[in-house]
Amino acid sequence: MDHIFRAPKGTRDILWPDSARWRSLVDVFADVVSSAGYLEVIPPMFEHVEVFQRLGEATDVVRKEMYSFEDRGGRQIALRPEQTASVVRAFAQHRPVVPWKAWYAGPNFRYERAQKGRYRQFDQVGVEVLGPEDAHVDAEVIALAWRFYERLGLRRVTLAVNSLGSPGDRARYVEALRAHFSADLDSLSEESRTTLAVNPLRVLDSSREADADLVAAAPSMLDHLSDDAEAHFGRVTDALDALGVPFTVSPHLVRGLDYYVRTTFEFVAEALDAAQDAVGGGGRYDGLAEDLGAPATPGVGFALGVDRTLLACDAEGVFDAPTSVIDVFVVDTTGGERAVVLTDDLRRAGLRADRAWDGRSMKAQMKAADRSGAAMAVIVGEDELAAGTVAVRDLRGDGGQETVALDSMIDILRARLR
RNA sequence: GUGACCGUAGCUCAGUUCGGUUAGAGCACCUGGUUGUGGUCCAGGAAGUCGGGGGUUCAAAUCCCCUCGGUCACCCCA
Repeated sequence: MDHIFRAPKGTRDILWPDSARWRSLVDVFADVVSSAGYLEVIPPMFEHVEVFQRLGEATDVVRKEMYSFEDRGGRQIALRPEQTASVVRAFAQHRPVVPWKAWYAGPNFRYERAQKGRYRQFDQVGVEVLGPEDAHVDAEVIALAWRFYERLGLRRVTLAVNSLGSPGDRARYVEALRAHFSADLDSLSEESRTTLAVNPLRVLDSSREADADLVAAAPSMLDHLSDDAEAHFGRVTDALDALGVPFTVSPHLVRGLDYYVRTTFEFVAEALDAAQDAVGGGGRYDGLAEDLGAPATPGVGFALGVDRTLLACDAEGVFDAPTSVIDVFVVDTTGGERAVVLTDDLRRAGLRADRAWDGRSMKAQMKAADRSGAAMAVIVGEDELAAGTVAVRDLRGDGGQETVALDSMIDILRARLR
């Protein structure tokens, strides 16, 4: 071999047991949201590029992180950088009856420099609710994410919530921010001065030392809320209190996608020592459906990062991967044909069974049996073949073994595996 | 896109400072000790373009340049 191919930059292979843990995380999520009546939606992984441009021309996701290309039919296509736009596009296309409560799981793609917790292909699980404007939907959505983290066993996740107000409030607040930062432009970092010109809200996100004082002194969004927006936000926080979901109000919480209005929220894993510690986030996007061609329909939802959530589980030492993948290992020293039939019999009886290949020695097959994690071995040698029996051996403990008739093999294994 | 650090068996790493036989170890893997029995132990084996290319030199894993990749951080976000 003169050349080894590698997974492309920013992507990686998820091998067992990580893959098993990954799958079971998605299973837990599906269980949590199904309990609340959410139905799965599986949108395509790419869309017409215009769908994602609705995320906001000023966002980095659209400006420099999109995997876009022209297909052979001359269509401008982009791999999805997130799924909310796809799901809302699907809503606009199919017009399901509202309230439409959907959940999803799958990969997204952003062209970025990879680092811990940030990859070019990254998976998210999430929900979207289209239709109701009720603040209690915001609370339900937030609480579902919270219960999901609880089910995983995570204890050190914190929830920050904020309101960006109605679109009009948001515009007035942006002006107030622009005035605040412009007044003291010299003490702002160079990067933030650039950000200020493009999107003043995002300056609040700066983690640079130089900006700390000015950001701390910035006006609060909460002082710029209309009465309606303030009432909506109050109903959200009251409901979270009633649910016993702890949160902090973070007036400077801004999120990177321009479609958010009113409620926004973010989950941070305190246990993660990485820079990328936001494990999930979401908010309300009342204008998005209309932008994508549907009648004006309010929406709210969240996306949780699968990769980062699992990193957080590592950091907290919770949600361990399963260990054993099979129950019974078949050892056959008579040529292997008995093993062909026996593994099939075992599998049809509902037992997980595997075997060794290539006619290896009994010792090698027993090593393989041990390594497989199987609790029991079924052994066939010339004697058993002639007698129509098998040896059933306990691979745990002291390895007791008995010779049994073929007819009773399944029953005995079931009893031993219990 | 910017910066820092790092690339030696499948994995974790010695060796690089100060160039010098055939590049080592542990784990994992294979075979045997045990021609019908795993785990522990013992013996042996296989496994490396020293990330790649170029340069300096009698001689390069080691020095220089370029490049690719990885990690982390900035940015941004899940």
